[in-house]
Amino acid sequence: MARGATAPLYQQIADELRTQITSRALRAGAQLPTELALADKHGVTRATARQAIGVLINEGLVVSSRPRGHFVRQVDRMIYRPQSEWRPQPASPEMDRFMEEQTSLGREPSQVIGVELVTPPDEVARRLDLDSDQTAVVRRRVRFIDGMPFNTNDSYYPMTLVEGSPIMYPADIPQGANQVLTELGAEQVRAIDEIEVRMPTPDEVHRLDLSAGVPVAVHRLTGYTHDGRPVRCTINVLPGDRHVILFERAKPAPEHETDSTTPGGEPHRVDGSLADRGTQ
Amino acid sequence: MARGATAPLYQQIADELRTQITSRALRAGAQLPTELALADKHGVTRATARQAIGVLINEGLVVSSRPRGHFVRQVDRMIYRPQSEWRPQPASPEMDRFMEEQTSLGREPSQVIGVELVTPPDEVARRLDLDSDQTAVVRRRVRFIDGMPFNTNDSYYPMTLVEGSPIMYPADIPQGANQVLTELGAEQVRAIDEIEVRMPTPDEVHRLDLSAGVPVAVHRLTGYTHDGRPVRCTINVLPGDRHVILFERAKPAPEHETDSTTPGGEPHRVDGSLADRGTQ
DNA sequence: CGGTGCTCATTGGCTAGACAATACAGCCAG
DNA sequence: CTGGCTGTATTGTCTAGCCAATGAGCACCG
Repeated sequence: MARGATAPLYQQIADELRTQITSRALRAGAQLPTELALADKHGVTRATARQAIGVLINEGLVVSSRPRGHFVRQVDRMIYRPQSEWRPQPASPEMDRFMEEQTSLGREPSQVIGVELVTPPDEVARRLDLDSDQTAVVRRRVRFIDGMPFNTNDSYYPMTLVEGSPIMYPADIPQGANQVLTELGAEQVRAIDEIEVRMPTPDEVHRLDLSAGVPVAVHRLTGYTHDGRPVRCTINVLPGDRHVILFERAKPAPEHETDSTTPGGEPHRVDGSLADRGTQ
Repeated sequence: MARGATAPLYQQIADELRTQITSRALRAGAQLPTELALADKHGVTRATARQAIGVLINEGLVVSSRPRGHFVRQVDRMIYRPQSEWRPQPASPEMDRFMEEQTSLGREPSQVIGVELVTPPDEVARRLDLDSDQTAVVRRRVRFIDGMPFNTNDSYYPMTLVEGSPIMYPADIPQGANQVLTELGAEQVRAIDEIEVRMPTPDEVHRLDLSAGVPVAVHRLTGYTHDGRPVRCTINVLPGDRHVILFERAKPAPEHETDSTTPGGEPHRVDGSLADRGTQ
């Protein structure tokens, strides 16, 4: 495997730089050698040095700031906890160690970009059990932290359900959308979370101000009433360099006590009709 | 925004191809025009056409197979369900629609690569509450499906806990590791799942046979006993193009009934000591 | 003291061309 | 019909060099 001698030059250069980065010889935020300096040092042209740096950029290790230079990316992730819709405070005491945050939280202008009436995209219609001609209300927002876009959050509700309720108006809902659903007689008591990982679309790159080498997690939440009726479908797009997704679980009350082997269990191939963005 | 006229040539070419892919004019598996054909068509050099294709490769839309050509990537994801360690069958009936799989499951050679005694990496030691000199047992495996590497799975256990148990031997554990822990008087009844998204390391690229433009999800599972003692820490690396992570949740029994606003809740900045791979 | 414009180092974009590596098809000999 | 060889199309790697765009510092001027 380690063919060393025959590895392409740009790989060798990239490897050397990567080692310096992972070993912290080059710290987060530090500047890399300029393309010309790299090229000189290794006796190659600037194009080859550029190719080496390109590798690191696509690995998400390096950002380039023209024309200042290339720099080691610094990431700090914030905790994203889907369960907080029901449990503002974690239930497990163990959770504490993950929450020792520098509580910079607070400021969260949670800018609701708008409310629209739409015929929902397929992936949403299927999850909400809507026919292709039924409309849905979508509340789109982009959340910011310190003025930086942080994630996007599109919540779809069946139009027939939320008609006339505060959900239809682009104002903040102080008591929360869940409370509104409860008052409408459609309390959300169960939810299914799907998390998918991929590179962002150009649109997402633009809306979230992503740089190269940053993947996103797509978190799809479908909420159900007690009798299994879907009442909302939320699609969150979370930049990978800004989030850690956190769940806490407890072993369910013993019914039949069937212990399985390992987490992850048997993989099931996803039904094509639900495997969205099949080729992207 | 639509600067049109001044967008770089390689971007224009990439945009055109991307449109063809997302609109399914170019289906999954279809071959793209050759670099030379693209260059001729747009009146640019091969280098520029190459750059355009490079964009799509890093977006995960295209794979290249030398010297046959470039092709539209096809993805099909399998369901990965951390909760299956306790619930082989989903509890929510709603889950059914996500599980209509072509049940290709079965074959899962679950190849245990080995069992080692190690001083665990920092990220694991912290989660297992081990001092830096204490050792842990790690069971490393790479799971395959249809001969293709599918994900990696490294489970760490405190050495003092599992000494002498079947966990220390590189054979399959028919009853499951959880059962062994229970017999050792350390039943895992709670767990915390962390999911982080990033580009793979070169090592992961190699072990999982990843191609460019495929991010990974890192799933860290920490299991606790009834009295809050950590008994295992599992690190799963899941290629983004092969997995959908699925959770099901129910609203907890009402204690104080505090409804929050939106899923995701307030972001908390992650404590530096737990924000692993800070600069990578 | 403050603003205004210049210079410059550095990255971005692109051309032109050379040679290497390799899967695949097609041909030829047995 | 089979096995091996060869040619070819296509992508991978690299050189050499050009001009454009731009943030930052600096000099100059009001």
